[in-house]
Amino acid sequence: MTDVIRTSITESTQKVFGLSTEDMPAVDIQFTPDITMGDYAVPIGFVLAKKLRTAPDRIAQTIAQNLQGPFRAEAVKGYVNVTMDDYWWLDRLSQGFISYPQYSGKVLVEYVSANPTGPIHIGHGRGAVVGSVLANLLDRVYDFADSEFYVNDAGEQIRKFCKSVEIRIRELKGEDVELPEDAYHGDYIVDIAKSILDRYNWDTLSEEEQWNVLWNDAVDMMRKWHKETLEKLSVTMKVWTSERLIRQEGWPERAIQLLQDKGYAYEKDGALWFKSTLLGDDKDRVLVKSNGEYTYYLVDIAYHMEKIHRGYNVLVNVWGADHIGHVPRMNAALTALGFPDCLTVVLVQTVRFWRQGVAVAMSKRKGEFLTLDELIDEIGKDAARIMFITRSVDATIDFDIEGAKQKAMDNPVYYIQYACVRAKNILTRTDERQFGSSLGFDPHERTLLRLLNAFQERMALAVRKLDPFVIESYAWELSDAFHKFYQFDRVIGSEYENARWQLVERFTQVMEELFTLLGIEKLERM
RNA sequence: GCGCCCGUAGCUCAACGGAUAGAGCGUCGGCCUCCGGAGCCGAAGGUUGGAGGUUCGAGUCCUCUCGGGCGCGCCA
Repeated sequence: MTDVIRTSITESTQKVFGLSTEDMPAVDIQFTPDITMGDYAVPIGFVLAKKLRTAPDRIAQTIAQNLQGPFRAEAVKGYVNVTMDDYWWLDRLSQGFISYPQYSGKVLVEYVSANPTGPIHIGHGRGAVVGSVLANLLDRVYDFADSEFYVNDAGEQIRKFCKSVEIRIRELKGEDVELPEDAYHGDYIVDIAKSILDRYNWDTLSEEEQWNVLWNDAVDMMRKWHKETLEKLSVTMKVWTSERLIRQEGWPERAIQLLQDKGYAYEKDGALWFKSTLLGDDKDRVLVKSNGEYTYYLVDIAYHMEKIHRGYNVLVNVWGADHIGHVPRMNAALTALGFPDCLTVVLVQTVRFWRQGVAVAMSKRKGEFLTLDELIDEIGKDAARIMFITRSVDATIDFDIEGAKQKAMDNPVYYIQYACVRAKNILTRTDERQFGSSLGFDPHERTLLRLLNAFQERMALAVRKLDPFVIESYAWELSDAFHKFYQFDRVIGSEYENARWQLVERFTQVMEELFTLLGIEKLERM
């Protein structure tokens, strides 16, 4: 919301230097490094120096002298520094700051998508939080955005999982059976086995019926568990899509047909291949194995086809960085199917966990992991959520579990929430406030004002980078500015009470909006 | 060997190609008769892994190089 500066600079520059619209470079408006230098800085002199063959400081000076607008302008080196008039800020305050860039598109954010063969562990947590914040954000920016969990309830891992439950059932019934090395060893398998024995008269079931129970009930229990865990983390999925259904509804066959029709499929060595090298992949990929089974890749292509069929045209997938190799393949497939550029994969780097300097092994088979449930129980939902997004998705997180528990109070979430609590406290205490007439914003107030005023462009940046970290750091910066304002500027009883009260109110509104995006609680007291 | 991510303060990490590279944690020293001290102020701490290049300007872009992570199946 700095269009007034951009317009003014553009007009003035064109007039003074006789530049046409095409000759006019993009006007970049940034924060001054120090608020005492002004609210905004425009490095226009540097940009035009070559074209005009004039020194940057001369250009900036000339432009600054000829600027017209609700601000004071001053040239420093090649910069034009701009300080907005107090009444302009007051006007911005009365309008409010929450507005989003608007794009057209129906968005589906797919994330977590853990196999229903074990509990959700903290490694999944990062993707869960990143995905949910992105869905919240994109829902405000696009036509709408839905969250989806893809349940891999078909395939080899599930078969192994069911087998593991079955062995535990037999064990519970007194049989002397041994759990194979490659089976799932976690205690939860025993719990599921017990629960199934509670519900069914196991021995009276035929072998086929038994397998159906495992295949349906055991998997369903895992899915419910996943849902509960995610909801404890304020992660709500709108859609749970079953891989089995994708297969049953014939999507893989449709995908094969389409790829064949478009000339992207060929047979070799008894298998059906996708000519993905035509579309940027480094080698061709198998769609149907020589034994007739579909590859996971084919089913995934089919799944994405089905997403598009449901009407989504902006697909966002949040994947762990270990799936990097899958990205070019997926893009190649969607391009082949006629939907280029519709998928964006957000790669979330790994979270490595340490306990007293030793890396914590995360093995699902052996049942060794810290579950997300345990983490949430230990440090709380809000602290857990923030933990995963105080780093950009590109950065690996090194996370000391013991340290995090001990120093839970150092979590930035409390800094943010505390700022909001302080602000609300002022608002609730000033029911019969005086409407003072004094006007004039000091550096602490201006720092807060220009940050609030950056709401829309910060959200645009978050969308561009598809990174919740942008939102979290914005919330942190706002809180930082607020704490400093709070420390130095008294609101209640001040001669500036009216303007300051509005500032506090707008701050609270923006923060609550950010809390909603981030999925953390708005507190009245702490 | 190839592809992607990362390398910045003691540690964990920021910084749309812009001014004096910033926070948190840790260390040291200050601030409540005053809207909540879960806060604020200050000090110490840096050759942005290294070498070239691009340009008015490089932590950021390009090339090379060193170090760490992940991935390179008719697995999922």
